[in-house]
Amino acid sequence: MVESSKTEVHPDSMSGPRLFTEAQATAFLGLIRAGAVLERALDRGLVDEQGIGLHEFEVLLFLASSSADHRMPMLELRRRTPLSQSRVSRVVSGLEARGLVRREADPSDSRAVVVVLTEAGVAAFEAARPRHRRDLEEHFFSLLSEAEVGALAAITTKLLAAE
Amino acid sequence: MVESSKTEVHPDSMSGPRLFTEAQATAFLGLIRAGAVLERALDRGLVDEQGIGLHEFEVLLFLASSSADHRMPMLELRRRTPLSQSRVSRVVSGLEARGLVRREADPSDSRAVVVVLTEAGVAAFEAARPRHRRDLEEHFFSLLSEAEVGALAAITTKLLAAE
DNA sequence: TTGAAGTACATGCACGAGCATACACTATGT
DNA sequence: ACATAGTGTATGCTCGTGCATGTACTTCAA
Repeated sequence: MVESSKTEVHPDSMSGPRLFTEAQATAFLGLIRAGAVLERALDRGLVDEQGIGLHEFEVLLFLASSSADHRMPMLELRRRTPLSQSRVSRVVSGLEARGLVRREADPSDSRAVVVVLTEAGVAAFEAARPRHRRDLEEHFFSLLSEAEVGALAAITTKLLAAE
Repeated sequence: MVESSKTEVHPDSMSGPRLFTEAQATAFLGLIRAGAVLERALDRGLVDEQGIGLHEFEVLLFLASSSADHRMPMLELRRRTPLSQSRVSRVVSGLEARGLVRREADPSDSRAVVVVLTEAGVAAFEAARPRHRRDLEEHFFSLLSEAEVGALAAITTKLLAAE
């Protein structure tokens, strides 16, 4: 979208009270679109570099960076991730099918599953990381000043805290 | 995500050069997640209020606000929207099936289609608009100051301009 | 102990979305 | 004029996702 009218959005259809200003519309539309564009760029980069999707990469990242033994309960993966329960389950299944991860039983609770990063998983993660970093730099950090990055962090934190 | 480590993200897995700072990670993760959360909130609101998805609503919005005769070529809908060509086609098909819109042939180019808002379409749009406005207020504008909205508009404009 | 409620995870189902393609038409070069 | 390339739309296919549900297990109350 990103309208180009003077001060108001879709002025022709105004029949009730004022709608949003152009800056307001640019802000919320921009948030949605810029987020989607960035996510897509990162995902595509990983997929055609390593055949690993962004969600899968994030799971590998959490496992690799959590504890020294590279393991984490499913439940915690779900909490630290924006993924739904069914999605975590399926992402883990996909990673497991490729041998990058394995499921283990939690001895203290037979319902729970802990996900463990395998050697191959570590390798895949390390192999994918430079590309992820590069894409992030290209599609995000190189486009913004430090102050802008800080402002964005503050703004999105506020928005997400309200959920 | 939104890590809670001191200054760096996933410090345990550091084997190469430094990764991003926490503020940096918060910014790009926040952008992706806040955008997705907002989009989802707006979509859900419209769906369970009027049975109209956000994409459909946006198409109605463009048609209602473009020209006085409430019509627009498909091609232009595609350009003004973040939707892919096939998605525009299918969204229009969906709206058409519900009588909110109809397709007309472009006399100057028989390949092209112009989409026209029907009476029912205007009504549906007007009926959905208050809810959209309310959700936007609740999930976005009420959470941010004017300065923040402006900053976000500037930042996302920069990011999207680079695509 | 036993039954009811709650929790962790997996999965069937339906749907939305992208990609590739098909089709119809238009523009262009010879 | 004709063949070739290009453009505007529609649609088949496949896949990712959410929702609802199923299953196994745990917790809690009586």
